[in-house]
Amino acid sequence: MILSASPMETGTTDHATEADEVRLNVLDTLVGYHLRRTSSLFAADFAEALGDLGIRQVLFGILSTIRDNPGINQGAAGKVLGIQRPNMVSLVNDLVDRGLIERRVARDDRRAFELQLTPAGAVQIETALERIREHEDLLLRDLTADERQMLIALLTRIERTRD
Amino acid sequence: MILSASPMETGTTDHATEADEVRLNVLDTLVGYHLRRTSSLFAADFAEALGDLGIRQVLFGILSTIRDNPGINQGAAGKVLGIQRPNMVSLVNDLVDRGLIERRVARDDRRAFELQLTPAGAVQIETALERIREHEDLLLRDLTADERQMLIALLTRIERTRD
DNA sequence: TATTGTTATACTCTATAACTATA
DNA sequence: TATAGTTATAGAGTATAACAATA
Repeated sequence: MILSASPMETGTTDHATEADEVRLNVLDTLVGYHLRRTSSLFAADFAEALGDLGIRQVLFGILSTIRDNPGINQGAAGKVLGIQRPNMVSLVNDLVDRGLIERRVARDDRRAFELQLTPAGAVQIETALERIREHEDLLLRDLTADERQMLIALLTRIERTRD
Repeated sequence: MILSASPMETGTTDHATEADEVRLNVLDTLVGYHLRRTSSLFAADFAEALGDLGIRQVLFGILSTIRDNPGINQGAAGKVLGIQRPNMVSLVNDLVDRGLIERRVARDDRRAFELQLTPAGAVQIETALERIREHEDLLLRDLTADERQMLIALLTRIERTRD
């Protein structure tokens, strides 16, 4: 039994009690819904693939931002990653406590911290990156390389759309 | 100042202290990162656009699933939406308490609840849908209709990729 | 005055284990 | 035994207000 797609027929007494029969008519037309589902799919698989390293998505974002921008301030790193300053504190503490990054008072501004990868952090990020490549290759195996690039390009344009 | 993209040059003493200068070299190549950013962008704007209605993304998902599948069980609705059963309870309670849905014991299985929209819920979902269309049109205004459809198609294929 | 980092706090989302009532 | 819904709980993620030190 496939249920009607039309809201005009909601007076029916049909029931949808099995997942196979269920339609998601409206939701399927919404980009936001699909972003929600796919991003949570990626988050769950990321956690499974890298959980033993203790590297969560947020933490990898911070690590790789520091790697690509050595000496970056805590606040600046948070800003590009969309992490608010109060929430950066415990995340950076976590990475420092685990010996993956170093936090030094900036010479030119003694309020600020300059963040650097430690050698251990540099190793850790490489290990993580290998795992992440595998995890993305697995989840995206039904897309061609072109489609994958297209997807990144579309998402990037959405991110860059500014008020 | 634009920082080097090469990890081989991380020995530099350059600092990236302003957001404009910061590169996200590795992250920008990861689909998971872009999904994370765009989905959180959509979630934040959704909350702003529909906050006064008290309709959050999850709640809209439940409401529209009930609308498109009247009489669906609580568990079945959660299953298609990726919401675990324990977490459905308070969400459904919320919608019942606000008079947007009705919960009736199923005739054929007295453990189960059949969920139905109330007339107020049917009105509410229409209002919400108008707002959501506007909100999506705004966030996706830099994409053509074809690109939007392409994006939904790509995301849907990722969702349907099964182990 | 403004900014960097901090603390405290709260709310949502998600996940697991254990219970009850029905099947 | 298995399933539908429930309760309790805990861990992330995210948001705001208020503070100290420094600019």
